Amino acid sequence: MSQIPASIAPLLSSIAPNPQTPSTAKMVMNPSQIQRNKLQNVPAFLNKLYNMVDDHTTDELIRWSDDGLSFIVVRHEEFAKKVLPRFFKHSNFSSFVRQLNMYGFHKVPHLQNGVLSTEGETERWEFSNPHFQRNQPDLLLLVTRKKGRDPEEKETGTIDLHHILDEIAAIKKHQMSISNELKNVQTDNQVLWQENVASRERHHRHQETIDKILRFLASVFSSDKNKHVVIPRKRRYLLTDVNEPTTDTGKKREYNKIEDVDEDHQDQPPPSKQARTSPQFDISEFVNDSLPVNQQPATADLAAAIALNDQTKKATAASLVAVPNLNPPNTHMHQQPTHHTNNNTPDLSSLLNLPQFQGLVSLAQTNPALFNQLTNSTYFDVPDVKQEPCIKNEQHLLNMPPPTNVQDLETSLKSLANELGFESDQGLDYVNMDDFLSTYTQSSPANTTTNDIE
Amino acid sequence: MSQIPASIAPLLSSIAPNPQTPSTAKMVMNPSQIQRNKLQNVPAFLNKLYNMVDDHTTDELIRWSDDGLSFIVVRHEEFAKKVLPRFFKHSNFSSFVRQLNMYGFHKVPHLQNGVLSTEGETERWEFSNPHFQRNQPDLLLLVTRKKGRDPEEKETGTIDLHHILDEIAAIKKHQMSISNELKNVQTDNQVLWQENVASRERHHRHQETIDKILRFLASVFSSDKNKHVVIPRKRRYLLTDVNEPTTDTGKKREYNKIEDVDEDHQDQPPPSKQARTSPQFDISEFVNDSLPVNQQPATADLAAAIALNDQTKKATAASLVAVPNLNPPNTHMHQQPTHHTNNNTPDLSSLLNLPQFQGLVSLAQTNPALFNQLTNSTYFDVPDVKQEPCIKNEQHLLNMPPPTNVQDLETSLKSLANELGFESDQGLDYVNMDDFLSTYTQSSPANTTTNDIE
Amino acid sequence: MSQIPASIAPLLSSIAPNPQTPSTAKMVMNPSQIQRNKLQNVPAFLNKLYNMVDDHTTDELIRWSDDGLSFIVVRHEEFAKKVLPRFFKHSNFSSFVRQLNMYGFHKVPHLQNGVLSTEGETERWEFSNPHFQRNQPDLLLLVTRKKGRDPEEKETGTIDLHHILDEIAAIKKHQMSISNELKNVQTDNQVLWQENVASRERHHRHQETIDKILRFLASVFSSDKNKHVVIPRKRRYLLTDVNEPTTDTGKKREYNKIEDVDEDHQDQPPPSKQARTSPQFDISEFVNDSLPVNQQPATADLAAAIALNDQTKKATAASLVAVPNLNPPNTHMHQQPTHHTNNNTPDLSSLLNLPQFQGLVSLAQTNPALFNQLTNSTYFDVPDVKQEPCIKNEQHLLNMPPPTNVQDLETSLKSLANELGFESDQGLDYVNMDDFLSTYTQSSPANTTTNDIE
DNA sequence: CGCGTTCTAGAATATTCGGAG
DNA sequence: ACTCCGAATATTCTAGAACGC
Repeated sequence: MSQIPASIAPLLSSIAPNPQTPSTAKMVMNPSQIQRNKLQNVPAFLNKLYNMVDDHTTDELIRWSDDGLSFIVVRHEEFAKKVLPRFFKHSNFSSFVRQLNMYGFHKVPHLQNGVLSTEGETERWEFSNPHFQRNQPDLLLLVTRKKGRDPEEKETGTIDLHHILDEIAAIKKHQMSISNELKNVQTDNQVLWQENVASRERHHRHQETIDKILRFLASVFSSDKNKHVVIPRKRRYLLTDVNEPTTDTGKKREYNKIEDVDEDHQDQPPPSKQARTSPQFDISEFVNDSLPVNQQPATADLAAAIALNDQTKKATAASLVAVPNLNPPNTHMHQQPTHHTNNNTPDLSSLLNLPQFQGLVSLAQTNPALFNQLTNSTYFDVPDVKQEPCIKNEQHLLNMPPPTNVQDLETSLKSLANELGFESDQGLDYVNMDDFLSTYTQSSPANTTTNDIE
Repeated sequence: MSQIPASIAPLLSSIAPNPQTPSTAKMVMNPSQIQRNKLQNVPAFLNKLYNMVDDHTTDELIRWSDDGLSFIVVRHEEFAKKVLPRFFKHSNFSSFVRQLNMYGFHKVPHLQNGVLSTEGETERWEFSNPHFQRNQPDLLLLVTRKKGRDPEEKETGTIDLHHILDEIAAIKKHQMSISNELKNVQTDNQVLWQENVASRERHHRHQETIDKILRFLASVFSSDKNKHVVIPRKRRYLLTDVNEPTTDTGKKREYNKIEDVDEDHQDQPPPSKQARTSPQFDISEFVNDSLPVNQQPATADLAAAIALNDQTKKATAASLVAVPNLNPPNTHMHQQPTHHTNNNTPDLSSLLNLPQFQGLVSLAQTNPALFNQLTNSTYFDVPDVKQEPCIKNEQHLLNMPPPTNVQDLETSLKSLANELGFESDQGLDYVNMDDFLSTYTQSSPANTTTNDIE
Repeated sequence: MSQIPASIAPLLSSIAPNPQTPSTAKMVMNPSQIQRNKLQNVPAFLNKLYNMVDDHTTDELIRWSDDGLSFIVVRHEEFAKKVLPRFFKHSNFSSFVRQLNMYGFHKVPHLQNGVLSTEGETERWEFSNPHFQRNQPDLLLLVTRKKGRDPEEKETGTIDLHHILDEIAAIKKHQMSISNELKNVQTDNQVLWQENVASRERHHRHQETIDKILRFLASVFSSDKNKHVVIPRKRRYLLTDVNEPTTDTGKKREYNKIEDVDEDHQDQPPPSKQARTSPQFDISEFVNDSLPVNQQPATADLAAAIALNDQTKKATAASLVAVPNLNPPNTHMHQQPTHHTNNNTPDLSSLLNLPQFQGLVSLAQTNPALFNQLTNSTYFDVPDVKQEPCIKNEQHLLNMPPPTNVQDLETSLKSLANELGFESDQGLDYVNMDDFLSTYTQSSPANTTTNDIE
């Protein structure tokens, strides 16, 4: 949530290591010391003004504005009587203002300036000078006192014409510059948009990968003896039978509510070990995208996670490579000034067609090096991968032989738990496991399918 | 006393019948009443000034001089604040003086004028006008306001006028176009900023999720019997002792290489269970302080990871959904064109008013559909979820019952390893496990430090 | 550390809670904030008018038209009494209209204009100015006040000259405004680039971490006794070792050297058990090509994942700190050689010198607490860490001793399963587990919809 | 000459009143 | 009758000018 660009942090750290000292230093400063702060070749007024504003002891009457680009005088009468004579040989606020104007300071108008019911804001006088800034006393050298105006009062005639033409030329030049800059910024912005979309997709894939990992882990560690990797629903029957036959009915009811698709199996007894190797463990069932997870054993989850992960990398690289192929519609560049056509229509559904991405094309064309740099797989492992391996591998998975002997699994699960560091007394918090599972199942459906549970 | 011409006498009589009340009368005076006191063909200022000076209730601040040829203002600040607004639309002494000068009044210099620190006398301002005298309001007709001087506007070149006008028109058109484009870019940029914030949060949550997964895995796979959360190195001793006393030597050598800190323990036999729970191996020692891993069983980690993961999706979607609700503060629009320009209000306190957010407002206003589309959770699973389940579930975890029997864990670890793919003959790389754990625990605390659990 | 512009953070924090109260932001605006909304070099009237129209709290009396091209005043008397004095020194609607006309506003005639006694419509006053538009305050620079006409109607020359000069002045103002806005956008863009680079790195590290997790999980869980989806090489060798103690030396060498080069040639391939690792199930086939999984034992994978994860967090923090060193891709803008040197040197290396960050300096000075709060590493755990532990730990891993005996693993698997919370007698809520799984799998794909596997 | 202080004026905008079209 | 403008005054901010140092 930090809002400060990283680039500034070091700077700032060096700026204000101890923010309190400047004020204290000034507090004890006597007039001679004040003079020591005087810059060479700077009019006394500016020096005095700077010190006066900078003096924290008089912040009640005169102080820097929050941004340090101007200073504020409140209760100018009191300021004139109490502060001014400490620096100048008068106590007239108007004289002070005259000097300010003489040095190019301007009063910062307030919105409440002309209000009828002038409350306390009329007390507030704010002046600014582009070169009068907090912590930048060196800029005072750029503040110059106004000289007498130019005595040559030529006739406004033809001279003005030339001046006008010059001004127009300068304006045109400036406008071209701005236009070019704007174009560049637009290009940058479009690339940034592209990046944002890619980042979202990357995040999404990561999200899914993590999901699958977690689902896999949940399946693995919540399964019972016979299904160590993952046991879809047979397991529960087994356990139900073994442990709590009484709750079986209740559970079944739940099943009815939750898993509408599996009613047929509900009343069936656990299919025994044979069922474990039943085709429901066939990865071919769940590799399909649309396949419900019930038919997705944990191993399938893991396999899918791997596949997805792999695919993610490909897609990540591919998305970047594919960017230049985007053909964003033309960019409504010159809007008519008077009409309001400027609202860009960045339709997300057709995000690829967004004008924001137009710049990528031009970028790839005008600056291929940069484009490559941007899209290059500097940050990604797999700059160029083929799709075949993935498919082929999925085929492998599909052809995976069903799990074999599962008998001793049941008998050895416990010992493994021991060995894995789940103390028998403390043990793995399998209860936690339960809770966590229920937690997960409670929260997860909360997102989309709340009614499913209720 | 009565030099007042008969023509105005009735007028004046109605002005100040009771010398004390005029001020109050004026305070409650409505515009129509004021108008009645106005002399015909006399500027309002002179009327007001005359009445103001003549008003005895304000003699403390403004009054006639002793000779009635001038008037005196004492404590001009108080006068400005209390008296001026009762007659004029302002309370600025300088504006009052400007009007005096405009009508030919001059300040009467004082002897103590140039004296420094003359306290009371600097408060005294005296103005005079030859036709502004006490009890002679008819003279006010002779007080005239100064007119602006006649500006001599010679003719100038009329030749290129048409051309200049054309150029100006073109420039204006171009400028409007640029301005609109700039606005679009600004809007885009603001959305990009939003995206950046969201992306950071997404990353952060992913980071935490992965952390928890890893911690869970570490806890599960590296712990020995007595330390279910994480037990670095005891376990290996166990295994070493039980299983392969022959390879013990070789292993010890390797330990020397790897774990330099633990050589002392190496040659020792497994310290038995008591030693296993010795605090030096307690994960709390090397896990970051802020990480109460002891209080976080492995399953809790996994559960938390799942919960966090779930929450991540919620938050991700929520953040995006919430975007349109943003109310960007007003856009302090115009930067100063001529001077000061580049300092774009870097004031952090008013950062909310940055123009960067202007575009979001306009975007939301001008094209709400697009805005929603942009901010909609196209890429995120859970557009709308509640937070309660997660918290509640974590509570479940905290209340989870203590672990139970752990006896045969030691004997069954190996078999589980087998089933999990670590053949008994091959063996799980529990030594690796240990190292990895130490690695993780050493490095992890450095990273996550405080915010890990938060 | 975070680079999120300060402008957003408070916004974000205040966003979600009450999304409906956009107007409240202005309601709570304090005078200083109001003042900030004022545009420089724009007549006070235009500023006030814009803010007045834009103020949603007074939409009942004055507001923008639907298209934002004009503004509407209803119940002008009430408006004059209640709204006008908040901005001007009067409460006369006619004075307000006079100013509008002075600035080129025109009343928009209504259809019911000529109708008699149309009650409601006479209350409705609508004014428009081509350069007075909603959300385009910069256009106010083009709104010029009418000058007093030159009484001497000489040839059109002089008149036009004045007009031309005025127009040029307005154009220059507008140009400066646009230029400044552009500068701000460019600065933002640069920071966004920074963010993008950082985001890419973050994603990349997450990618690798997930890769390693998956590889580890694949190694551990995908093999059953006889079918190893993946058998990291060490483990195989171990098995070899167990079976063939003679190869002990070879193993040690390998460990010492680390498996980079891989040794597949080095020593004898695992003789007998090699069959178990049937190539078709070798995860190395479908795991990404570029990932030499064979050379990365599962435990090493996990360890590396952890290390990488740890490193990720460091790098994430570091990358942000290192931001100023980044060389943003873009910039490549056309600098104008002759003038306009203000075109920001978009070089990020000099980002610190940008005037935009000037305020941060003052912030750090004036309000260090706030600054720290803003810059604090809310999102990153490890602001400052050393790299050594990670590297050192990896060294540990490389040198880690070979695994030891794995005999009883098989026999203890069951018990571990028990301990893992899958006690048959304890009755883990396997039903929940199943439900949760099905729920999860059912709901999860629903969210991600099609992109889930693709 | 340049700077500081004081008093006054210029210039632009703001407000009011009245009237032209 | 409605809209807009001219003109005078009012208010604000800035500059000129005189004088002393």
